[in-house]
Amino acid sequence: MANIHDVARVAGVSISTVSYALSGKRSVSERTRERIDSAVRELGYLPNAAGRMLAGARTQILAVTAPLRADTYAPAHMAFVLAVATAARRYDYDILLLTEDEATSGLQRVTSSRLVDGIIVLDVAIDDERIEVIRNLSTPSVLVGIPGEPAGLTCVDLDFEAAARLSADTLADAGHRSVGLLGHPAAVYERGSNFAHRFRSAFLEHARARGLEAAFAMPGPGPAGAADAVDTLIRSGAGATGLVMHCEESLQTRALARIAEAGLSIPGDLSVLSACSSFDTSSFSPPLDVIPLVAADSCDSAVALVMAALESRSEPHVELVAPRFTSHGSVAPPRVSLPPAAA
Amino acid sequence: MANIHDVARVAGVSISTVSYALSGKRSVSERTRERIDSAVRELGYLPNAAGRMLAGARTQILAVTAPLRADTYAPAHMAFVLAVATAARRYDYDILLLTEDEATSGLQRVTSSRLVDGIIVLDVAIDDERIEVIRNLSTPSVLVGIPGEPAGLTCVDLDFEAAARLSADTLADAGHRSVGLLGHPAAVYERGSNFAHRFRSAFLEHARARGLEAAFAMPGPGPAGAADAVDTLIRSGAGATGLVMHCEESLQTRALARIAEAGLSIPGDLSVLSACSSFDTSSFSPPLDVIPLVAADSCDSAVALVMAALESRSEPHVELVAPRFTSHGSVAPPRVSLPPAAA
DNA sequence: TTGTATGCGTTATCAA
DNA sequence: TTGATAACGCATACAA
Repeated sequence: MANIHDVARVAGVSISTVSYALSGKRSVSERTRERIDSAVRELGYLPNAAGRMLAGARTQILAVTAPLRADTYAPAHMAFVLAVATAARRYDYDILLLTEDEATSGLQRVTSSRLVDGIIVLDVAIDDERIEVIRNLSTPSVLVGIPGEPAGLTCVDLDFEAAARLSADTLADAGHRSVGLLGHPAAVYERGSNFAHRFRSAFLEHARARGLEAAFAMPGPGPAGAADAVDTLIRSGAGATGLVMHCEESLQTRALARIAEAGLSIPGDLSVLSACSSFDTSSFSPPLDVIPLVAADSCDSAVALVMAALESRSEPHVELVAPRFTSHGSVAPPRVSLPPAAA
Repeated sequence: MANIHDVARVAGVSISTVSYALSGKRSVSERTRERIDSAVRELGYLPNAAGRMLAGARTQILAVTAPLRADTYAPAHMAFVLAVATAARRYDYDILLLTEDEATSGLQRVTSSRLVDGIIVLDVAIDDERIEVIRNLSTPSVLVGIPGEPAGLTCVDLDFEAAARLSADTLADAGHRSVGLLGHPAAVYERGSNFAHRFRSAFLEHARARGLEAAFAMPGPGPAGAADAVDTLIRSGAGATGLVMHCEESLQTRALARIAEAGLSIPGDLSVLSACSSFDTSSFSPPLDVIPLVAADSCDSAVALVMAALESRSEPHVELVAPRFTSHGSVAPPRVSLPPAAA
């Protein structure tokens, strides 16, 4: 494998000139640069990674820690990892994937050995064991997701509260007076990735602030869980004419099946909106309006923040990604526009 | 961050003694070793990765290339990546994850820059574009999966043909005379990861060699595809009393739903076996007997082969992982044991 | 059993 | 505009 000496020899210059020509950190005459470029091509030269790390004090590698929990939705999980990898490549960075059983020790290891320049922490839980480690590290780190106590950390996440408000607004603006939220299974709220809480509170609060009747239900365990929850919501209070689903794909699919089974048409009898979904709701039947959770949005931002931290010291903060609404025709005005409850 | 000089100073020895004490490549007196160990602990010393790579000519990093195709089953995909990572850690290796849009160029890059010592190629397709690159690389590589032309390559995979035979044998041994194979959607056979072909041919051939009537059906597109295929198999010929499913989880789930819908009990009316499945069939209803596709089996083997290639030159070859059958009670003798077709 | 010294391939400082 | 050279941190051949 050719090294910088070979290139220098072929181009008839010194190795420092080659280095500078390639890094662009010093001006090099046109003629010299051309000779170097052609030598590089001729030899198929690519700088040796180890040499570069050692001298440059940059490894061009980012660690990604992404635990695969029992209830992790694999497609989304993978999408986030890949989104980080793709974003990292734009800065000429590669990613080193840490496994769950090495969550904390792996972080210690790759940072102490200076294998990585920065860390992206995916799928952050409220009481995540990785957080304390991260806090005590001098290696720039960014969390995708917000832990219980984000002080001193840099975090990126979808603005779940804004998404919740946007959901409520979308239904309210369409004329609905009673809406339901189909949430995650109870376990999610208990073990707690805090996004579930944030969404629920903001949704109920904002819906009520807009004068809507708002109900919440969690799918119980078992195959009928989602169906039962849907029934509850549709029959609760004034009977929801708008439904927001903030849960996994399989649950949303089951909910839709229940709705069809009940003979309700979408959006004729019921308007449905899928919130913070990391899957493709446009291929559902019917296609669902959605406020998507775009892996690339959060991950691009996370990687950019690590890069910023690498160049200067950027202050720890929480960066929220604005939600976007995409219509596929599953939200419409309610068939019968009821007068306000008690007015 | 402490370096080897710091450790040497604190322990009162030379850096080479520290290096040898840690690598174990030279004997070190008990007393000296203890002093070094305590200095290491005191300073929290971990060898600098770049320094080690440069001097040792080993990066302790493996590249993993795992394209996420449109029809990739994400949970299995992720399971394989993690299995490689876990296996690699046992050899003190980390993994660098290459993205699909960098499939070939990424391989060139990480090998030319000597960033990785070896490569694990996951989800190999028959006409995989990565294969030609791999062939021209001097970096040890192992494919998990078998391409159309494996000559000159080292590959690891489940022995799909043995799995197919084991499937047929299991049903034949239970007394079934007519069996059906629910395969993958047609697209899989066309685009061709060749495992699907291998399984189908071996299954049909072996079943017939054992005197069974054997039918094959592919699920068509759309939600009813799997159900229709199941119907076809159950009604074909003598009517299959044993069903082998070699397809994705969602298709198997739908097939089971269809079977229940038809009022058939498992294994009373129909014996069912899930073949080469990377998901948990014990939580299906009913739990399904399975010949699992264990990511760890293939990946452990793949990593071990890369390590072997790193130490000596091991010859390219195909290594087949033996299939294993796990019973969950979904295969039983047929209710009515028909006499052999024409005997 | 231990120490000295060289080289790995690059970046960056200091000279020219 | 370019060149010589000193780090960077470690592994290992060679000495003792």
